[in-house]
This record gives sequence, structure tokens and C-alpha cells, in this order.
Amino acid sequence: MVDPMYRQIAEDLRRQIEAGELAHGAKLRTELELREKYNASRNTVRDAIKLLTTRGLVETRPGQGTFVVQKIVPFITTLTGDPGAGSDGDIYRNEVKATRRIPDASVPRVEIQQAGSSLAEELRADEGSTVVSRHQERHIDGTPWSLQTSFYPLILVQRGATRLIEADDIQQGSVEYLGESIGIKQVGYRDTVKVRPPDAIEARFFGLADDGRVSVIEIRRTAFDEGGEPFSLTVRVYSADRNQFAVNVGSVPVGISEVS
Amino acid sequence: MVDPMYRQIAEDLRRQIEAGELAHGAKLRTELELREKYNASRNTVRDAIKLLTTRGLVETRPGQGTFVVQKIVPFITTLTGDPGAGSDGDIYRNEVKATRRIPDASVPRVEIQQAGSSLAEELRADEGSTVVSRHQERHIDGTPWSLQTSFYPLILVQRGATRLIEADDIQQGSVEYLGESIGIKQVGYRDTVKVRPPDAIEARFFGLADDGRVSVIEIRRTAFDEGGEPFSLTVRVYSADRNQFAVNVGSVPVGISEVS
DNA sequence: AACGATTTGTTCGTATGTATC
DNA sequence: TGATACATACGAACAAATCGT
Repeated sequence: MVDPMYRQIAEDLRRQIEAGELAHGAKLRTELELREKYNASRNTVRDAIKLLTTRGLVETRPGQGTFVVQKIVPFITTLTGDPGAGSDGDIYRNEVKATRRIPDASVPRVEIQQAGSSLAEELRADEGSTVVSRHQERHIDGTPWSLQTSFYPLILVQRGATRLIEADDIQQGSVEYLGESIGIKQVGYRDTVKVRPPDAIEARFFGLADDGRVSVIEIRRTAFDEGGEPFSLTVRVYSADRNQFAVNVGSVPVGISEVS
Repeated sequence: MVDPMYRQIAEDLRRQIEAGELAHGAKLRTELELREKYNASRNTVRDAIKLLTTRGLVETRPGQGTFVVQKIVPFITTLTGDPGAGSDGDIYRNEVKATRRIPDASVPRVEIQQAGSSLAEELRADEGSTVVSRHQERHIDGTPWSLQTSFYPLILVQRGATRLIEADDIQQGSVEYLGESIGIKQVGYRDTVKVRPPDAIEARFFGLADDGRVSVIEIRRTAFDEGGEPFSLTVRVYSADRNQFAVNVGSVPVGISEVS
């Protein structure tokens, strides 16, 4: 009937945090002290703390102690925008500029690959057909923000969009570049949003605990040309605890403030 | 230099799962068997399994064993739609109908509350002003799908939209009802998407482990009238492991298939 | 730079409770 | 009811990270 002891301890600590008795950033008592206070073993206290860490309430630092997590100011990205832009770094630049933060995108890592079944389906290409992938790490204010990989059918390069296979940032934005170089016009795009645990690379890049506690948000953007055919796929991955997303439909007043 | 043993064990099990040596739904060896295989203590084996659980790879069932998680077919909800509709149950009905699943919404729980600072700001009302809240549990095919709470300023009821305070489903959709009853026209809406750990109520409703392993997705939809003023806020919460969301901008071909 | 004190991280062994078959 | 398997709890020891002296 009664909860296990480690849950009771966790609940008591949670209550103290919610009630403000333990402020953000404050240090909890040490495991030895809590062990005495609750008259439990150190392992049981540790189980309670582990529960709170998976719930995102506290974090432990070896050699220092356990601390109530700081409140993070989320970064908001608007997914809806100009149907003819925004497939690559455009939204990135606009959003970052608007909020006066300092952006930084790494030099693209360009690879030539064969499309797997999933990628081929999303680009409506044949499985095994050749694609160009451009991978970038993106930061804001020096902290990791997102990992981005864009895929383009190699045919676009053969038709003249040769800069796609150069390891340079396409400053004007890839959508504009494709329009100017080979006349592809983007008339729309579709984003799919999904939440999943991070893989090892993502955990390291975002500085997340590698125990899958914090999720990442994956947004896949498929861009369509005038014929309704997809010509690029951009996959962006964000840390779920620092990012929010907005979707505006119809007429929406500007300057909606951020919510907690 | 080397990883702790429980991580090595977890890594070995993960590799087996990824490689398909352990199929979806397959039962792992018992903790005692794994203890012998890896020459470790049972507690260490349990630490390894715990790591895989938080990563969403396996689940344990008392008295039965540990199993590789089944692949879940995600349910996709499109956030972009008609600017003049979709604030309440409309999208719900449309989406569910289109995919031939069986929807079921509970009778609304209607409450009269005072707006807190956050809610007041989102509705651009005064803090402490009175609002109507309508809360519903929504299922698909009999399984829990989302928790939904809509907030309306009480002034709308006083102006004649009296059905807002009746504990009946508004079959025609609240947006249409507000238009017909008191002439409020929705010209747009804004969704904000955020990921967070579930609270106790959400964990129980979605059947999630109550240790915060699986996140929930919270979508707050603010609806705006012709004057650009917000007149309703709908908060929907989904389980992050079974749901994805789509955003269409511009001209996008229909019938994009679901991705894994 | 070195050292000791403090604090969390890992690993073991053991015992008992609870859920399932 | 008994057997099996996971859940909880205790105690102990050593390792590793951090900090102040």
C-alpha cells in the first residue's frame, strides 16, 4: 500500500523544491546527511536522487553534490514562414538575428552517399540512388544548438548546382542558390516533428547525460518544387530541454512573448 | 580509461538489439543468467538494464522478465490547417477520421477559475480575471491519446456563449459555436510546441512509467479573432513516444506517407 | 604542485518483498 | 501452491572527481 522508501524520500525532496524551500541552483544535503535524516541506507537515498534526476528536477556533480536544476530560458524557433524560403539556413539566420543572439555554423561536411530506403522514399527517388549530404553543427552564443544534415539528389549538381558539393557555407541560403543556379523554385515544405532519445553523437554534442534522460527533437523538412516533387530533405536535431517551436496559421499578431 | 562494467554490459546488449540478434518483443535472459554470462553481480546487471530502460530500448515486467520494446506506429497530427477552424476538437475529428481510427472524447469537465499570471498573459487578460476551463481525455482505438484543456474568458459566456459552461461535448466545434452564437471569428492561431517530463496525472493517463523516462509533448494553441485579440487557449498533452506532428507551409502535395 | 578531506560513482554480497505463471 | 523473476533495501569497500590548504 505505501510507497517504497526511495519514492517517499524523492517525494519529500520534490515537495521542498516545488515549495521553494530549495531554490534553483541550491545544493541539496549530501547523501550521507540525507541518509541520517531519513534513516535509510545511502543506496536508498541515491535511488531517490536518481528518480529526481530522470524527472529533470536535480542534477548531480561528482565531487560537489546534488543541485536543483536552473530554470532554462527556452529558445523558440518558428516553423511557419515564407513558403519559398527557409529550407536550409535561412530560418536559422532570421531567428537568430531577430533575438540578437550570436550564431555560428560550422563548415559543412559534404558527403556523397547512396540513399537508404527511408531517405529515398522521402525524396521520392530510387533506393540506392546517389545523394549529396551536407552536415553542419550550429551554435548560439557559443553553446551547442542543433545538428543539421541536408540531403540533395546528385542530379541537382549535375544540372549545375555545383556549389552543393563544395565544403563552403552557402551564405545566400541553399534555396536561393538552387533558384538562381538551376531555376528550382520552392513552393512549399513539410516539417515532421518527432521526439526521441539522443544517440551517442548527439548526447556528446549537446552535453547531455548519455543515459537518455533528456530527449532530442528531430525535425525533418522536405522541400517541394513547382511540380510538387521533393528536391531536398533537411534533418535538424535539437535538445528538447532548451528549445521550443512555434507554428503560426492565418493572421497572428506579432510579438507574442515567450512563455515559460 | 575503460567504461564501467554496467555500461559495457549495456553496450553489449544494445549492440545485440541493434544488430537484430534480439528481435522486437524478444525476452532477454534473466538477471541471474546475465550475471553469470558477464561475471558480474546482479546489481551491476540491473544497472545495465536500467540504462537501457531509460534509453527506451527495453522494458521490464515484474515476474516475467525484460523485453525488447515493440516498435510503435506513430500517430501523426497536422498542426497547420484552416486558419478559421481547429482550435478545439476540430483537428481531432478530422485527423482521426482521415486515418480511420476510432476516436473517443470524454465528457468535458467544466470549471470556473481565476487566471494565473501565465494564463492571463496568454489570453491578454488581467491576472485574477475569471476564465472557463473545459478538460477532456481523448482516446484513439481505446488507448489514451491526449489530455486537453481549453480556457475561455468568462466574458464570452456573459455575451451569450452559454454552452461553454455546460458539461456537454460541443459537437460542431467550439470555434464554429463561438462564431454562430456571438459572432467571434477566428482568423488565425499560434501553436507553441514544447517537450517536458510528465506529471503524475499524465503518467497515469498515458500508462507511462512514473519515473519521467518518457517525455510528453505540450502544444498550446492560442486562437485570435479579427481584432488580433486572443479569445481562447487550448493546451494539449501527448505522449512523446507515440505521436509525431506535421507542419505544412505553402503548396505541399497530399498523401505523404508516414515515416518511421 | 601536492595532499587530504569531502562527495559522488561503481561494484559487490545478501536478504526480503511482490508480481506472474 | 510453488517456482520463477524482478523490486526494494541494507551494508560495505574502493574509485574518481572536486576543492581548499
